[in-house]
Amino acid sequence: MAIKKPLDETSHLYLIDGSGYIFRAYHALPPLTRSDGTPVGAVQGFCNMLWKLLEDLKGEDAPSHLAVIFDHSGKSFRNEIYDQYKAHRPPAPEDLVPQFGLIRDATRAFGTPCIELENYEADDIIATYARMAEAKGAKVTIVSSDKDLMQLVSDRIDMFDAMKNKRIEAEQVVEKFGVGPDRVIDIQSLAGDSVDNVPGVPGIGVKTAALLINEYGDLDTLLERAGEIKQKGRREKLLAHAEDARISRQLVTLKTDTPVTDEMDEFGITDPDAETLVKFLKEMEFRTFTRKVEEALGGPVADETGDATAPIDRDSYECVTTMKQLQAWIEKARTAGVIAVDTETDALSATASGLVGICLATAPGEACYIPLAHVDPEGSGDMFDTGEKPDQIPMDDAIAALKPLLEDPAVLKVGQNFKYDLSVLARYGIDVAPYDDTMLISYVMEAGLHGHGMDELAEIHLGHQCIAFKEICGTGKNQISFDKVPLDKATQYAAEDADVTLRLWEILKPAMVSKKKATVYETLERPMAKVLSDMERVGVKVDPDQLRRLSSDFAQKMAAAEAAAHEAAGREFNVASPKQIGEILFGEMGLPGGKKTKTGAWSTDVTVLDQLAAEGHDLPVALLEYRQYAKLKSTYSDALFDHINPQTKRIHGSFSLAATTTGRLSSTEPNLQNIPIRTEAGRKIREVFIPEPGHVLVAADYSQIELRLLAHIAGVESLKQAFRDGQDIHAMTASEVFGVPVEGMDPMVRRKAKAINFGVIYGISAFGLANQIDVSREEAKNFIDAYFEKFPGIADYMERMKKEAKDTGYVETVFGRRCHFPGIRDKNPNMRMFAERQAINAPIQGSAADVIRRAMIRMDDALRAANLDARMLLQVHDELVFEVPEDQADRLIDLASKVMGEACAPALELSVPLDVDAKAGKSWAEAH
DNA sequence: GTGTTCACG
DNA sequence: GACGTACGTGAACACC
Repeated sequence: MAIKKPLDETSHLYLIDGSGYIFRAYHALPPLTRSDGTPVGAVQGFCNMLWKLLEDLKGEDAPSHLAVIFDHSGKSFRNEIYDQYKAHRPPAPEDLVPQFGLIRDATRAFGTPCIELENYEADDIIATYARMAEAKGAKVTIVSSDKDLMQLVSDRIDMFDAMKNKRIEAEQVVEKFGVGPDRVIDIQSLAGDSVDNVPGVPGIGVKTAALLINEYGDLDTLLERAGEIKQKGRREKLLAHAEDARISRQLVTLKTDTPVTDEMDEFGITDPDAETLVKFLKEMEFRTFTRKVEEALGGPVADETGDATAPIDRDSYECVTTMKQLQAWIEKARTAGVIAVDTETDALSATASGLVGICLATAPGEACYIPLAHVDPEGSGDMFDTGEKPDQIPMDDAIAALKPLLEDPAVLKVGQNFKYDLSVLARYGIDVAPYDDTMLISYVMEAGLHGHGMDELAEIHLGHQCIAFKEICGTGKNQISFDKVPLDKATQYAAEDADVTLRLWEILKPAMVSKKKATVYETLERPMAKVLSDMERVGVKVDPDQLRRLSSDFAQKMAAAEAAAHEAAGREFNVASPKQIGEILFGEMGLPGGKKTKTGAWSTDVTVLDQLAAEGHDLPVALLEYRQYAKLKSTYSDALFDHINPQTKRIHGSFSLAATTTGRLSSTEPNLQNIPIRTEAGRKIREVFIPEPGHVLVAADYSQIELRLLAHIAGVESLKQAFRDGQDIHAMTASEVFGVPVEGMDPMVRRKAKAINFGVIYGISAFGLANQIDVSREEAKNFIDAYFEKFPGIADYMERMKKEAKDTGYVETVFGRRCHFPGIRDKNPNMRMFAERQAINAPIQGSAADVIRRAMIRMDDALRAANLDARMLLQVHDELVFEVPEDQADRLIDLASKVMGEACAPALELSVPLDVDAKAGKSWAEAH
């Protein structure tokens, strides 16, 4: 044990308010759990703060002595003075409780004294030591932002807010209380504190208290001369509550003579013992932080290969260019039983790119790259190119050798976003199985907390920065495809991906098992990679001639609308520029528009232009017309044409499995989930989606799936019954809420009820509903109240989700999918309310997403068993689109409806039926 | 790169 | 008492 330095006038003592810090860290930081489920978010926040403090303060303000002070659990002497003290405090959140002990362990692991005292609060102990050190002539810094400690500030004592990184001295105290530190107690005695339940004098806040104290000097004088106060209210309040003020003073005055036993000399600072600290941090699974500490303290840095957290060495990877080498790796892979696989291609598209190379990793740090289609890096690819290629194994030989391994049921293949590799390898005749996907494992544990791309996961879990793709291939128009990358560089980049993937799997897979998310992963995520890979490779047929005709038709209509707009405006301008439109409408024409966007620009969206059009103006009509056709042309007719694959003549979009917070899929390049349908002109786009000759398209969609799930989850008996009876649910809602009969109902009334039903799913607010159906906010409020009354269970459901999200940071779907909302603890109330609405919506939207995933996963087998030659083409959240020979359409409709309707069984028995509407047609429009 | 708008569920 | 507010996506375009 190092000899500690006695505390004297040259010393600088740091006293850390451990308890205060715990609560702030807990509320400010996203929830984080160790792989065994123990919550450790606040522990990490605490360790970071302590470490940063020790690192940052190595300069002139460096602590010579340091201790962390905690509240002792249970009551303190203040409860004897006033039994209501801190009586309103809710108990500590469930996931914070186990962290109290861990944070004390952390303090000790840092080699720092950890102090608490029965019957006293941390503040009293801090006050005692601070005054003791001050008396010895030392400097003191109290690390806390608690205003109750500000009474201690003096020439030699200051405070430091570690989260805001801000010093608090006398000047900041005056800012806060309007008086110097010596009078802070008087202010608090008068103003009280609702959080600690210190009564004070009712009606007097900090501002008034400061005014009074500055006038009368101190609390005793003020209370003696209270009768002289001119304002009647204040005078009477003070006279009536003088005793409360005196009790409050006893409560807020910190004790400076607590019977502390630890000597300050023992607080002398020493470097933490690397071994102890690293051991603790590893137990907490703070990987990035552990490495940082290891490097700084020069402790035992793990370097054995085989350890997922060992440093990554890009130069250790092997470039495989002979069959002999390849055979050796295949042998090694079979022995390992689990390997990471990554494919490199000459383009981004999984459905249109050529295979360039394959990487394998058999253990952390043991990876190879097998180049297959690299070309001469210097070659320009033009007619002068010599066509000289680097030595590599012929594609066919490599594929033939790898196929048995990649299809071997005894060897688990691990990938990152493996749907991509499945697609590429499938086009070379390899049906990879079994497999795991680190992206999807991460997604089931952490959806909503961060992205799940490899670079991000490597940074989070391994503290490692992967080589960026653009470092290898460049960016913009100078970008080269991967087959032109020299083999040495390609090996470093590509094999690193496989290495990282395998390491991530070693960390994430056990973590997922202890978090009990393996079932969600195995039943809702992993199988989807293959389902979607198959679907994307099939693609969907469009009529290219019809698309061309539509584009030119839209172009004509745009030109006409543009001319009309210029005519109406009286001059030429860019009709596509919202900025210029705003200037003309609300500047030059001086129309009353009102709405501004959040950046302060005039809003010119469809609601604004519709309003102006309804008032009889011509320009907004022309603009709306222009916008409609511009949208259809650029986003749909032109873009879809460009996405036709020249080989297959079909469009192969990509569906993302881990992009949303709720478990829905998303669709890109092109987005096939937002093809128009609501307007007549838009439907023309849907007519372009067609089947092969002799086939039809079948569209099958769930009817009201989200409302049905809401009825089930919230347990709303009347709603459930209505669904069982096959009623028109919006009409039924209207009848209940507005008290009108279903027979002969005004369509407007039904429309309003429909809006309420949707609103409920979205986390309704009176303002939002009022906006949607154009009624006053009061009226909207009445509708909502009536709704809650008629359907008991809904309001309760909403409260439950808000609470669950607040307590745990997440909510779950009926199948156990977890959706996280870090914003639920944001200090900004708007962010919080936003997160609350998300938490209300997510279990409904997410459960619906789970249901259709289950149906999709079963569909392939069901089609085969029924001998149907149908292929699944698209998913649009509550709808599946198939292509099937004409004469099998009816059978497909029956089968798809059955699989979709029974998708919950046997895992879950839903208390409402899931109805499916399915129809066949010669285009997607017709199949609706 | 950000903001606005608009297509879908 | 004021504040800002329906949920989830992706793509195109203007503008910096």
